[in-house]
Amino acid sequence: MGRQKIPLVKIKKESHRQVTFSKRRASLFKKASELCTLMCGAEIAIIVFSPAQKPFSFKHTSVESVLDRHLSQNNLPSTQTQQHRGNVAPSCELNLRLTEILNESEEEKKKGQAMEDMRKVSARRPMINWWEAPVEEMNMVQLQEMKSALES
Amino acid sequence: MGRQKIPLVKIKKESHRQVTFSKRRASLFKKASELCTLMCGAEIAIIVFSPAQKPFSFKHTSVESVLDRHLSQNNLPSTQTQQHRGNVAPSCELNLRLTEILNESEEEKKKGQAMEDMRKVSARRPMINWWEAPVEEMNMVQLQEMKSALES
DNA sequence: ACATCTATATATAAAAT
DNA sequence: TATTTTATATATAGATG
Repeated sequence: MGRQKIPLVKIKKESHRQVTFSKRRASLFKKASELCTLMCGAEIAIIVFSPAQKPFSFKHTSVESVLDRHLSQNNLPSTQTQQHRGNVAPSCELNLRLTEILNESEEEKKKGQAMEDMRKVSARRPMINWWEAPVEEMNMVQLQEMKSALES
Repeated sequence: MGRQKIPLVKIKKESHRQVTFSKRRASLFKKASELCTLMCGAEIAIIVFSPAQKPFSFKHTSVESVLDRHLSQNNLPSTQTQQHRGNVAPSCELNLRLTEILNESEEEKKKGQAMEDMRKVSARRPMINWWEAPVEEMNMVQLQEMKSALES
């Protein structure tokens, strides 16, 4: 692409990688935007976590995420791109919903590994605790208590 | 683009629109896949609802998501990236699912705030007993794993 | 860290299959 | 409806400011 074709492997040079990420993320969102407009009726949601764990999201023509807005309001390092600066966030609820849905997706995809993760963790700390009990043997009340405790 | 430039408005011709949608959706997913590979560490999730309400999703992980299983009849797993297509989208079930997710709005708001806080703190120490660590010191991945494990 | 420029690589609209 | 072809439109890697 461009001046030279690059192999589809990880870009090792840090600065180079950052530049490429920013450019391509913008293009990806643009493509999504075009697809929404062209198709009119297509719904697209995208969430991207950069290598540095910075969140970016797309919902139709918006390129702002609620997380990005949080970041810009809290004097965090000014390493954010232009699309984050000075955003007033008119569609707070919309972005929240986007984040929810995609977070849910992320969570769901890991459910298959969840049990294994639990066992790994408990193996490091062999004590008699509820998280060591097989989930299959827990009732709904216990599961809900577990969830509440963790989220607290 | 291509033989002729087309205006960024809704394509009225049904057949034409369908073709364009399929082509561009494939391209969008390809771009996302490249970004994942090139950046190595970037996490991307995309959800697309076609004009006919058919769901398509992209994720860079190899694990199939429960959400996709809800939405689709057929799944085509691959090693690195995944593209799912739902043959039949039971809108009733879909709406129930979305409602279920949206009901967690308050919860997600808190999580969004928590993630912002977490971003401030890098994972300075190995997480052995994650359930004892302050939420403020957990990063995004750790938080998601926590919640996933719980919900699973 | 960005924005711009430019040569090349891709994407893609329309047509053909 | 999907795939392939092909001429043109975009995307973008690398250089530069």
